[in-house]
Amino acid sequence: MSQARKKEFNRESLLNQGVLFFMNQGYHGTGLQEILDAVNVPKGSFYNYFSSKEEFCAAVIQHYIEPFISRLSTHLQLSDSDALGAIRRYFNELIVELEENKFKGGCLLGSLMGEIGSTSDVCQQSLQSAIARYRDLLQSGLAQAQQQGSVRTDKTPEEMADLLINTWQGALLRMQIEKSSAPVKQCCHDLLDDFFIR
Amino acid sequence: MSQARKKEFNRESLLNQGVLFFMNQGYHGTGLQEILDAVNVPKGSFYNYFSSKEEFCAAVIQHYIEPFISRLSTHLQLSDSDALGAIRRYFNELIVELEENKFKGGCLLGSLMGEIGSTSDVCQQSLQSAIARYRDLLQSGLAQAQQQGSVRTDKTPEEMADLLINTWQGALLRMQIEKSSAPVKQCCHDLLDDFFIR
DNA sequence: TTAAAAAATACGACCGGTCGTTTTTAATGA
DNA sequence: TCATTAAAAACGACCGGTCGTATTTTTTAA
Repeated sequence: MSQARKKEFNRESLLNQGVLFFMNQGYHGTGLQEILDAVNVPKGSFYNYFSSKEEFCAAVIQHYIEPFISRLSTHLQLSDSDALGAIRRYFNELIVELEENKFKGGCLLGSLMGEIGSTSDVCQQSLQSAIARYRDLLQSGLAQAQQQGSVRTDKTPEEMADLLINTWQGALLRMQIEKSSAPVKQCCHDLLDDFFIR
Repeated sequence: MSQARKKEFNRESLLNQGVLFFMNQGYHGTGLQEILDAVNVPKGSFYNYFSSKEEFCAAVIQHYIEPFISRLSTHLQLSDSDALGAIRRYFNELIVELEENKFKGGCLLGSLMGEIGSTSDVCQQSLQSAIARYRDLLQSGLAQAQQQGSVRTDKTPEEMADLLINTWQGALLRMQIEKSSAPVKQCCHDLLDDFFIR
């Protein structure tokens, strides 16, 4: 493998492992060595790929949100005549996976917001942009659903997208300590089957 | 000051500082030394008061929730003919304080749930009980509001209390990284002025 | 097309400092 | 005097980050 390809590969591996460790143990609870051992990358090399643990975490955040955005995007495109249904199916899919993972971890964004959202400027900005991108997509889906007549129009799509994201985050926190998917299920039901409905 | 009184005083001081530090820097982000320096308690003494950092954190959690419970309780008793109004005023009071604190910190429970909710059994149980006590109180207030005709009766008080707590937690996280009280204000408006209303 | 020189990257031992905890010593009160 | 408790000192482990060196790649010149 060429050096450039190896660098790319190592970077990607580090980001993937970073997601797992930061999600399960938090930022300060995770040592670089743990991540490095897991992907067999020497410590010296790490600082050729990333300038610091903090910058690395900011990159991990962006790496984490990508699949969620593309998955929600796919759902919306797949059933573009029923945006609300797409959103429902997307979240139900997430719930199934959370149950498979036995409620470990929750959401990286939520955990990091609470832990370092106020102390690390770099990560704070990364969190801001990650959530903004996610929110914008959700918002466009809700606007679509409004046009299709399935969602109430006396609230802005932005307001509802924010409310859904915030409630979802809170429900994920509850899920972790209750070890039950009830909070996230209730979140989806209350909002998507009731509050948002026309 | 007698030895027993001093012990009590030191314990209390440690708990108060623990709340502040854990809230601002998280569990793993806070060293015992920081807390000890802030209250001028020698490190060796700490282990006379608490058996470990983990147990200390569990105690901090209980110490943290107490004022919130008593304040909400006071509001409910103060205006027992308007439970919904009491809940509204309670949360508005919290929002004012959050703005005064420039959105630093958010909620200790939310932050710790994300950081150590899945890794520390002791703290997980403390978080569980703290939230359960808070939820029960909120639930009784909502039930009262139902009887007074101000809140819809086709949802259980428990379901609404959970939803309010979860959304509030999520909104607090958002508030921290957006540096704005908009999320928490919207949370209260959406639920207390709309979704919960009969 | 080679060989040598230069630049860039990979690497792991090592840095000072801090972590949570334990052990040992000093002080206290009965 | 003698338990009991407070506090100081010490513990090994680990933290994020650096540094000099070894290796690889790229550039240069013949």
